[in-house]
Amino acid sequence: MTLRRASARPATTLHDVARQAGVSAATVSRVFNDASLVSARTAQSVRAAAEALGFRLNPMGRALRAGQTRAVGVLLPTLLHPVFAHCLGAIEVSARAAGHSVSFAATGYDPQNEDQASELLLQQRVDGLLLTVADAARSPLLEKLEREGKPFVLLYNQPSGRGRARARPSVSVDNRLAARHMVEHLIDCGHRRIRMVAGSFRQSDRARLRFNGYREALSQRGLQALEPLETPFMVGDLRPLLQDAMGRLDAPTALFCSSDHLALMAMRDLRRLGLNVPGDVSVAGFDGVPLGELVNPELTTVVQPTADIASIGFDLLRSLMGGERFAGSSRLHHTLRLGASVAPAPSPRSATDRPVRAASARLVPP
Amino acid sequence: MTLRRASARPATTLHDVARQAGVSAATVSRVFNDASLVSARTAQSVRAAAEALGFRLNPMGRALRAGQTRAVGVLLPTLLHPVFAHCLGAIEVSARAAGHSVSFAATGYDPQNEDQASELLLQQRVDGLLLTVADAARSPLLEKLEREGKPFVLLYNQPSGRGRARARPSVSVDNRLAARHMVEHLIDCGHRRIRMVAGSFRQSDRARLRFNGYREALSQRGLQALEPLETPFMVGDLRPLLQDAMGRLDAPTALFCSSDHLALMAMRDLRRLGLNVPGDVSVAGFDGVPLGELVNPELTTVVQPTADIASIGFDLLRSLMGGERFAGSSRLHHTLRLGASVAPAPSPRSATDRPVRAASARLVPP
DNA sequence: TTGAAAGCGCTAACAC
DNA sequence: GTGTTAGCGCTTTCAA
Repeated sequence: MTLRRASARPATTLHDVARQAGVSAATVSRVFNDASLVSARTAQSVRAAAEALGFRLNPMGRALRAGQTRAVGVLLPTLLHPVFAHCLGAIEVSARAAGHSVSFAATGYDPQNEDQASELLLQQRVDGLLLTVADAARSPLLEKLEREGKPFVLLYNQPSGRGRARARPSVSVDNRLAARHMVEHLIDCGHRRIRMVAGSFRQSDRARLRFNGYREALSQRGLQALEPLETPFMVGDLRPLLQDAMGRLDAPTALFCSSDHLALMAMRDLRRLGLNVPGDVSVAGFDGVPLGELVNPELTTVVQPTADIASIGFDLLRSLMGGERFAGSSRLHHTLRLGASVAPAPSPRSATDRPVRAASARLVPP
Repeated sequence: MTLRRASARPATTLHDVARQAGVSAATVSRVFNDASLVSARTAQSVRAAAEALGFRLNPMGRALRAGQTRAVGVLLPTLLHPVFAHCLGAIEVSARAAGHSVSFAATGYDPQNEDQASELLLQQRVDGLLLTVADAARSPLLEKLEREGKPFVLLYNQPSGRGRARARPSVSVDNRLAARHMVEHLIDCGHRRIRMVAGSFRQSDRARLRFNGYREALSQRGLQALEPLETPFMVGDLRPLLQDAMGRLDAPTALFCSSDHLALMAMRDLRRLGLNVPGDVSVAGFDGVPLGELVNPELTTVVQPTADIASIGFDLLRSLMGGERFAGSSRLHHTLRLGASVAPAPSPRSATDRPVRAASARLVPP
């Protein structure tokens, strides 16, 4: 086996272009950075030379000299959850339009891993970061970034707590309020025993906020909040959890899940346990991934505007990287998407109502 | 608004570490590149100094000097399709383990866009590329890469045709064979009128190969292949397509879709048209994304080993980047995953069966 | 085993 | 408007 590197001709450089165009390297650089510094005629001939030679401006040389990479780092829990995959895709679009590149790393929902994964991005010398952390209120990573003066914008995380941490730039919905709206909807549908299925609180401050919204909705209507069913993310089977929760006499009539992914898993595993959604139990999610419309019954969920979260987050980061002190936070609107995964609850009057309920079921438009 | 850049202290450099450790920059460099060139004692003190100063080796300086970036480019159609999101996630894992970074770009399934998106990666000076193109047999992009001597490995694309193009390194399943197996399974279930729903052939050579497998299976059993239902990727509603196909007297009893995403969309849109899966029509997919197990009925599909495609692809690329001439292609095994989206066909005995079946069609709640 | 020196491709300060 | 020069952080001869 030959061990020569495949005909790797040395790439064309700025100097090659300069020579070809009969100008200095500085002039070529100006053409690509601020063409107004150069006469139209010169710029023209430089571009022609660059074109002819297939010149690509080398971002390493530029970054080294200019002290900025024009790259943003993106740190997200996992691409296995569509909401983050969509988000990354949308960030890439914004970044490309602005002439920035994107470096990505996944944490696998492991707070321990956040530091290591971020080091990868910091080593790449990204100019700033867009990130979702497990717990923004106590995140060594965020403190490190602040110590190093590296701009960042939180996505999905919603700074709470007191002091400086609350003022961190972020783009999210109002998680507490959104959850409250969804649970109120479930109550409006007649549900009284509503239980939350949540990703582990340690791995997600969003799940905690959403649980607060859940409690708020129930207590405001004089109903009793139940213990949340906490499950680690990245777990594949909810049957043990659900079997226990649904096998009791006071089983919930509705499950509010802290993400669409959990909701979809719950629906599958309820089905596998022989339970019908929404006949035996209603299920609601949170995220609003397009996928929710593909399942049967279609998922009732809180829609987060993921594309906006990405693009507004990127714009915010840009202004921070441009030197703005604090570019502010965005609290974006959520909406509810109603699908057939939620149906009216059985009348609470007597246990024998159960069969009757189906007849009175109001079908929610998809 | 203050316009100073946030306290961006200049980062620690190799020289800082060298000074702190009382050695030369060259020695520090050696510690991080090949510690065996340095005495254990020196290495130790260099590491200590680096640790104390929070030193991160700057990959730009290194890349500029060494002529390689230790970065790989990944070019995929879209992160909106879970199979590619998973693939990118898996590539990132392999790359990180090998000390490489990943640059990503999406083509949006647009062959026109492949060139522009790849330029982004080439400008980043990636050492090699992992990519899925619309049509590997006639791809200006691949020819450009070969002209420039830039190593690449195709993922999912399965080089066919003649000559050099056939010898391109790639990792995929045998698309034709896999499709044939699935269609044979449908035939074994009693289906005789099987129609393919395919992403547009212009956008996907995989879809074409799978159609060939479809035809092969049918002709081998003496059945007639039908015109494929071609639809652009990234389209959101298959109802027009399906309504037309299913509204005829000789409507298919099974649909074989060229991807899970299409299959899931088809199932949703059939449902919206009032048709039952698998009661009125069976549906099979291709990809094997975990999502297929979340829908109801669970999707029958061809499973591609996406994690293996990613990791084997990366290893292949590594050996190419290391200078191997042609590291070979991998044809990986597919498997069938059987779900309830496929059911036995209605008895083919008499045409008068049809109205009966329709009458018995249970309407799915919206 | 270590150090000195040159230079990868680029931009910015300064000169003209 | 344009050129000259210096140097960003690193690796790699070459010499010691």
